[in-house]
Amino acid sequence: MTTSEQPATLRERKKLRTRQALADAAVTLFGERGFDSTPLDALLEDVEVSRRTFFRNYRSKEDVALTAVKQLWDVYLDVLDGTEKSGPLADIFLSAMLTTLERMDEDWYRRFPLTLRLIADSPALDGHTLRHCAEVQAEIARRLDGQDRLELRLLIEFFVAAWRCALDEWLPECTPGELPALLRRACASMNSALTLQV
Amino acid sequence: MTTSEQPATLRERKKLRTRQALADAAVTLFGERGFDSTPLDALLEDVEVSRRTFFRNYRSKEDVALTAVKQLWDVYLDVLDGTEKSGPLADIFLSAMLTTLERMDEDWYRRFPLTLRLIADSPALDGHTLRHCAEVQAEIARRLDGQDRLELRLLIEFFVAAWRCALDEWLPECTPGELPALLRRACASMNSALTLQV
DNA sequence: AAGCAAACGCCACACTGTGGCACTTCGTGG
DNA sequence: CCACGAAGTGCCACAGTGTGGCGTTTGCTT
Repeated sequence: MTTSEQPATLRERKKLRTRQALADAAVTLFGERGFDSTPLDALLEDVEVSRRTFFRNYRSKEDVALTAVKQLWDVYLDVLDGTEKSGPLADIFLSAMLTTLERMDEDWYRRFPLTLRLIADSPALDGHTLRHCAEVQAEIARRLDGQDRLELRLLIEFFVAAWRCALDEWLPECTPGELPALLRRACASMNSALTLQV
Repeated sequence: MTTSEQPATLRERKKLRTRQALADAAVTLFGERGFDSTPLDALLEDVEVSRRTFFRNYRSKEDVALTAVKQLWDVYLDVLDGTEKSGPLADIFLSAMLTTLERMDEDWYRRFPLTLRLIADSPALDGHTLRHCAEVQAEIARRLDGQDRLELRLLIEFFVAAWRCALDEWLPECTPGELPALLRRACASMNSALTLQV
């Protein structure tokens, strides 16, 4: 479960509420009418928010649609920070993601699959996600400095690749309980992938 | 060297010439003034082409800036098609890229580093490149169907990741002769990356 | 209660990308 | 050789995204 500590002030709670309303309306609205073919104004009218305030909360139309993805990686980095770093790094990355998945709440498991479907049929969104992934990877590398640069970077790339593979297999059904097993399987296949013959 | 067979008709040669002029002016102009801060109109005035015709040749501003990248992968897919597929797939992917690098001509080795620098300081371009990479990966997978899906997909991801790592190390200097060695090294490090300890 | 700062809404603008339509230019067949 | 069709181009207008300015509301503070 995500620890959702309420901010003290009313002002911040209000702002957070519109942020959530925007993110929530985004996945449903874009899901119904398609990301590319839904003007941003439709979302703004839906939530009754001016364009100006929208762009104070989110950097772009893509940004708001990918809220669930960002939340996941935020939690992941958080988990990684609180992890004892010893042993094989690949195991650390994997188990950190498994605990991350346990921490996500029910509402996230509703919104995340919707987001994945949006990504699947909008190249613009896909590009944005990949770019965000790259930033997260750089952030992970930064927190594990002192390692061999090349190998560390490679391993991080490999892990994220495995994660995306697992998501692709998860996408059709999106049964929450299935995802950890798929990720485990993808990670377990990494070694044999390298020696794949043809 | 890239086989640049001239199209027969004058019309097609003319069109090709404006395409090249656009791509060439793009890397230099964006390189001087920055991708995000250079309006597309500046490029159009430079090449003396209307917006309408530009968009008949390229799908977006990002598209024209990434011409060199696309050319590389086009050649790569071509090389891969003409390769005898037997032995370890990882070796096949690697040597296909090495021959690809040999096939690229001098002008490409001038434009490609410029393009990499554009990508490095424009998130929008980076996202676009990553998206394009993903399409190429899907294309590679399609041409090697019949393999185990998960492991094949993983290996392709790994290879492209190694390629990007090599590029990152190559970026500061961009000595053409260095790139193959960097790529070899990255590929050679894949195994030990998986067993990285901390 | 009053003042301050954050957040908001409205307006105007720059830039990217698309569709319609007329015009030029190239290729081709009588 | 010329005349016609098609590909390519330019111009115009428009939708959509994202930004800056500025006055106003709203919540926090003392």
